[in-house]
Amino acid sequence: MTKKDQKIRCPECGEVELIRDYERAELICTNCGLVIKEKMMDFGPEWRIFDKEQTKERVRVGAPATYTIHDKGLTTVIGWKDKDIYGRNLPPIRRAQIYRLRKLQRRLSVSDVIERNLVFALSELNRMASHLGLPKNVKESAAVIYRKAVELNLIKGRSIEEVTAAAIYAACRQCKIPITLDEISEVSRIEKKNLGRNYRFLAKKLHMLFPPANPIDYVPKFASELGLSSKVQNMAISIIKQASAKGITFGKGPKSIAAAAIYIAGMLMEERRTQKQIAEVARVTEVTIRNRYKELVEKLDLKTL
DNA sequence: AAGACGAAAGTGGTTGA
DNA sequence: TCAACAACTTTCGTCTT
Repeated sequence: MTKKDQKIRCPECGEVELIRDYERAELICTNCGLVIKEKMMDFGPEWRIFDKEQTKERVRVGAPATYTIHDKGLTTVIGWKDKDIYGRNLPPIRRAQIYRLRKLQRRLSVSDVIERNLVFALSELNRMASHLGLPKNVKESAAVIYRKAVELNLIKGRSIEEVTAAAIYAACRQCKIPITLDEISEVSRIEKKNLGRNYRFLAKKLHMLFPPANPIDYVPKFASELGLSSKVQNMAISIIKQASAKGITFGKGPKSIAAAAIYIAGMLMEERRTQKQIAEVARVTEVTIRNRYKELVEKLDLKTL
């Protein structure tokens, strides 16, 4: 926590204690569970720092090796000035030498097509991840997934953007971050269906079959976008739990279930939101919410709640 | 007038032959 | 590879608040 964080108060209840959820990139109130800031950037240091000594030490180590830079950030850079370390001009022979070295290094560092594509892909990946406000660990796993895809020659016949976007989606699934294909397709130029196809292809080839997303994961996200209290969230979650215990949720879209549960919880807790509002944040149609909601009410006997 | 409801037709993806 | 199928969407008319 930096000083800046401590000055932020929860607008709902005035609570000062806030927690940062780096996994979800959210700033959350410890008292009422309100998500104050979403999609925040991760400005923190790479490692945890425990005392002043370490602050100095850790700052001095430089940037950590990262998969999001094509050579993992381990390049040597030859300066462009023809001066030595004392600032004197170099003799002509030395200058020619350095010139050749620079030229060589330029070619070596981004030599073949694969490397050049990797540079492009990773910059795309960084761009998209920033737009989506994804935390660093997700970016890293997306980069790792992309690298694996390159190794296995899965890029052929697919555009770099497609695979990059799919890698991000896969990374989010892996890190249990609720995200929709729509959200990714908004920040890339890839259509949703294309994205889904590529994701499945990647997942299959890389043997990363993730269990279908859990509706509960979507609840905090949707609820905070709708400005609903934590009471409604808890109610929605308990509805989902009951539903999945009865096997109603099986085979249904997780977003639909979460949306319907929030709708019901909102009505029960007198924090009603219209189907349209919920449909918008959940990115499903009102009709779907209605169908799920009808089903839930029927099978869970919610009149007793 | 806005929201909720539901019927009907259409879409894209999965599955099984 | 194709057809059947479930989930979901789109569209639109009707009822309710």
